[in-house]
Amino acid sequence: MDYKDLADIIFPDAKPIEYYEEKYPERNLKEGAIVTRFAPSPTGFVHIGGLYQSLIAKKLAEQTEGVFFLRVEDTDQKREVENGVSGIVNALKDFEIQPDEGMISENEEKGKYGPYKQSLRKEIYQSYAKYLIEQGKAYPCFCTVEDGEEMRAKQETAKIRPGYYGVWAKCRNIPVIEAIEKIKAGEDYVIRFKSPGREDRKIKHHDVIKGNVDFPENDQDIVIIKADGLPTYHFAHVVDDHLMRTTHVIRGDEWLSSVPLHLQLFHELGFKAPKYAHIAPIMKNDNGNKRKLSKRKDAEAAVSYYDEEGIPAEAVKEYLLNIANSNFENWRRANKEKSIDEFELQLNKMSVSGALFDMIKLLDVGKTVISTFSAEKVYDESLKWANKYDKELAEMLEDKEYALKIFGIERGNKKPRKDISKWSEVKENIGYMYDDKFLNKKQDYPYQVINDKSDINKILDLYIEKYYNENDDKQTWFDKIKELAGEMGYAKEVKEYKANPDNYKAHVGDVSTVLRVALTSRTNTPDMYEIMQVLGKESIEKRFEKAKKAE
RNA sequence: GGCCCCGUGGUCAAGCGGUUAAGACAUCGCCCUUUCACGGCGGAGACAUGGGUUCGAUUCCCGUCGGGGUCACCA
Repeated sequence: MDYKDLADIIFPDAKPIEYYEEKYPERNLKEGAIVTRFAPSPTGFVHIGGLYQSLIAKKLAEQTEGVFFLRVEDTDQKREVENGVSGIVNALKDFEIQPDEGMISENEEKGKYGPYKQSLRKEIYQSYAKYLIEQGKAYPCFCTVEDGEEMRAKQETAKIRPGYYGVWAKCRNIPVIEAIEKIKAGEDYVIRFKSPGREDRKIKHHDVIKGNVDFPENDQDIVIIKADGLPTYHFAHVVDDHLMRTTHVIRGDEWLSSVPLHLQLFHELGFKAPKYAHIAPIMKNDNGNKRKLSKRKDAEAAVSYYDEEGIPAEAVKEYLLNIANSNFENWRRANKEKSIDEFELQLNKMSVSGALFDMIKLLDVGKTVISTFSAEKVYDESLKWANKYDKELAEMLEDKEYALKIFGIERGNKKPRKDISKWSEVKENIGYMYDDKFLNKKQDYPYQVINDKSDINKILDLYIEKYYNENDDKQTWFDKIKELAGEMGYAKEVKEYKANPDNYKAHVGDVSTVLRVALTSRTNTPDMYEIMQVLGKESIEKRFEKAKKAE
């Protein structure tokens, strides 16, 4: 009885690993092409950090003409969630970070290196586990979960390093014959890796992001195949990324400390290890402490949040790129028109430690991104958002022609207007432009300098009766307001007023403010000439009438 | 607690032995302007700390302090 017999009893039907090695050959890509992936668990929640990782992975693959694939890590059946895969696929689609290979819907995939869902790869893992057992590099362990807890408790009270290693690895030296008997007797077991490592030896690892990191060797006999026959993350990672011919493993830095284990696994399996790039997480300030963005505590941790808020995917991506490579901002300013696809991301420029998430900065990016959109695109995007989250806005947008006029105000100038940072602001932003809403609701009229009601009413009347002409160009239009100001005893020029404040009641700017407030009930608006053009004379008259009647 | 990583303005961050220590967001002031936004100009604001090494340390080494990660039949 030897290891071979043991292996055969445990995995009688497993194919030899040569079968898989042939089935998934080296990829034929150009020199330097990066093959990388996003490998989430389908927990029903897509974290912004996951999106961040995929963005980086996707860009790298694209830049090097490599491959970016999506692999679903569903080996923990307890955490399985209905439609978890679709959630991930759709999120990537929303952000245009589509994989070249891998899952493309809940149950469909594309690419030659699949299946891309780990639960479907059970027999592959078993083949490799069998291979290790045959070589005496893995063994069945009959310790129960309770045994494990007990061991851990002892180690804790003795204040020694916890884990299944050295003298604590009770099943490591069970003779083959005995192990076979136990299995035949129907005892439950898991498969553990027989680690050749020694804790007192160091290994050197060069991480593409973190740089040189030294670790003690791994000496833990970790579980590679669980009692349910599925692999643990560590084993699945090594087998999959070998078979899928991954060149770069880009993942969260919570994995950094398992690098010694992974490297050892690659080595014992006879595989070439990929390069690792461990990304620092996106953090949040919590009462002076930094912590990862939390699924439970922070709404902004969920990718869905940005959709709900109406923050454009482009803005989120640009912000994320900003965190990834801080030179992105300079590039963006120098290349305002270019697509972010043209920006060359560099892994070695990524920060080693986690950045605090900055919503204000994100919104600023959003503002800039939206300012570059055409009125048409602003319309389409806000309508799309409104249909999903704001019925009232959707109704307002029904008159597309009118909405387009509003969104067109000061848009497309060399210095475009930047007043929308997310779609959820649109309603507030354009609401006053709708007569049915504006006229039928009580409005406040926060007139500023000019406060005398009779003067105000006179300005409004005079303006309509004597000065306003829809066909005036902007210069003429403003000249007329100056005329009006003059007629009413206000300075025609602000400078003139400032020079001789005693000669006038106020100045043309204050008169403009009266018109603006009467028109919109706001002191701050985009260009009033354009607003009047959009509103039209009839609406202007009605609004003035309403203002005159207001208290 | 063991192991690993990190510590430049409020935030994101350049710089990596000699710099007036970039830039962006935020903030303040001014200018532009009929308002706001945009834009322009300017201000305030930082090398955690103590020892070394060095002619010279933000940059190199050690300690301290602070922060983060990790120690599962979860990923």
